[in-house]
Amino acid sequence: MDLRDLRRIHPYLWEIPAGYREDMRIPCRIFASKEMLEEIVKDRSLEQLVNVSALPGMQKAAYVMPDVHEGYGFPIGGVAAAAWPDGVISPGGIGYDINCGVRLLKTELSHQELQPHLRRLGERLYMAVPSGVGKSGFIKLSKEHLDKVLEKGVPWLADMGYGGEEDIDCIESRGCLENGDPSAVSSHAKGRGIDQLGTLGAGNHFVEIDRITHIYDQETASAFGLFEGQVVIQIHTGSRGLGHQVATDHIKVLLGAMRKYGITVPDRELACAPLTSPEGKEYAGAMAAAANFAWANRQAITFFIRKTWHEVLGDQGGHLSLLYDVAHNIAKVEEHRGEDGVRRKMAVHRKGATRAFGPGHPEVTPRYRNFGQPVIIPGSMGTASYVLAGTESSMELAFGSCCHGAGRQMSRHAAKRAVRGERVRDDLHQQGIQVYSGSMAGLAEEAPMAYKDVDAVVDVVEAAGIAKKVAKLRPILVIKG
DNA sequence: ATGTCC
Repeated sequence: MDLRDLRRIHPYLWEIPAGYREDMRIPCRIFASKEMLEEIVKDRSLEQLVNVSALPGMQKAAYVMPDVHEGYGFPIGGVAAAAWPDGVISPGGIGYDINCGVRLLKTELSHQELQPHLRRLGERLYMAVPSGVGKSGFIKLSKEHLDKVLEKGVPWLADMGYGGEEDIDCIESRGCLENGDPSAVSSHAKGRGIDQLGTLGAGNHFVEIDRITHIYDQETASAFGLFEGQVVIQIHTGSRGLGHQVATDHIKVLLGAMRKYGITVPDRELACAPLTSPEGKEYAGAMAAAANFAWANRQAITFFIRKTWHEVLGDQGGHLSLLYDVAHNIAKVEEHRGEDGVRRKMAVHRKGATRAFGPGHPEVTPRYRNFGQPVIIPGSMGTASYVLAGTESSMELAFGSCCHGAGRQMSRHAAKRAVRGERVRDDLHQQGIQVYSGSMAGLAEEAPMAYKDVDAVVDVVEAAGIAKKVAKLRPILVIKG
C-alpha cells in the first residue's frame, strides 16, 4: 500500500476510499498517527483490510486499530461488520484462537505489601497454571461436562464451584454466547480441549502481576475499584487447542461451501458463508462454543490463582475480584448504525480488537454503566498495560471497538534471530520484573522489541476518541508458556 | 495462536 492512496480524515484517522479497488463495497479506515502509518503500509495488513471490505454485506467501513499487523486473511487489529441476515461470517475475521482475551483481577494489596511474598507466589503460580504448547490442566471433565462448558460457559462452571455471580457480571456477554453448539464442535476438537481447562498455552499468553502506576481518571478509576499502587493480576489466554481445531475444521468446510452460495473472495483465507446458511450457522455455533470454552478457561485459571493467592498470603491476601473480562478474537451480533444512520443488526467481527462500549450501553453491567465498559490493553512483556473505558463516540467511530494490545512489529522468526531468550529474561530481571517461563525460544519471540510501543498505540485510540485512559500498569512478575 | 506437518 502507498501512503498516497490514503486520505487523512482526522489527525489519527485515515481512509482508503471505496473507489480504490473495484471490488470494495465500503471504505477502509485506519486509526493511526502519521508515523505509525509509515510502518503499517510496509506489510500486507492494509491490502488485507481492502480484501475484507469486498466481503458480502459489509457495513459502513472496515477498520484497523493502531496495533494492526498482518494476520490470516483479515489483519490482526481489524473490525468489520456484516449485515444481519444477508451478510457473511468468516473465521479469518475471528482468528484461530477463538475468544482469545484478557481479564484483570483486582487485589486489596499494595506493591509494598506483596513484595516479601513475591518469590513464593511466583513459584506457586507457575505450578498452579500449567503453560506451554499442548499442556493439560488439573480439571478432569467428562465428555458430558465439556458439552456443558461449550453450551453454557462460565455460569455453568461457576455452579460447579469455580466462581460466583459477581464474576459472571463482570465478563463480556456474562461469559456465555447463547448459540454455543457442542454438536458443531468435532470430536477431534473436543479431544484436544477436554483436559485443557485452566491452562495458559504459549505465545503471547501470560499471567502477569502488575502495579498501578498512574490514574488518569479518578472518578472512573474509583467506580472500577482501582487505585494508585494497587496490585492487579492480568490473565491473557484463549480457547487453546479446542478453538484452533474448530477454526481448522470449519475453514475447510467454508472453503468448499462458497461456490454453492455464489461467493467469490479476493483471498482464500477469507473463506466465509452467509450468516443464515447451514455452514455459516454451524461455524457460528462452533465459534460460540469455543468462545464459551475460552471464558471458562480464564475463569478456571482465576480459580487456581485465587487458591494459590490465599495459600501464600492467608487472610492478609484479601479477595481477588474481577474488574472485567474482554474478548478480542470474536464475532458477535450487535446493533449499530450503518452509513445511512439507521440502526440494524450486524455480525461484528473483532480480530485483535476489543469491544469498547460507551456509557449507558445496556450490555455494560449496571455497576460500570455510567462510566463505559472497562477495556483491558495488555502491553508486551516488560512494558506498560492500560485500563481504558469505552466512549460514546466509539459507538459511532468504530462499532464500539478499540485496540487490543501493543501489536507485533517483528515476526516470531525475526525476533528469534534478533535476540536470545536468556537475554530477554536477564533484561527484565534488571528492571525488577520476575519471569517464569518454560521456553527460552518463547521469551525471544515475545521480546519487547518485537512489539510496537503500547503507549503510542493507546495515545492514538484516546486521541481518536474511541476509548479514554483510566489507569496505567507496570509489570512485577510474569508467567509465560 | 497451534499436540508449530498426516
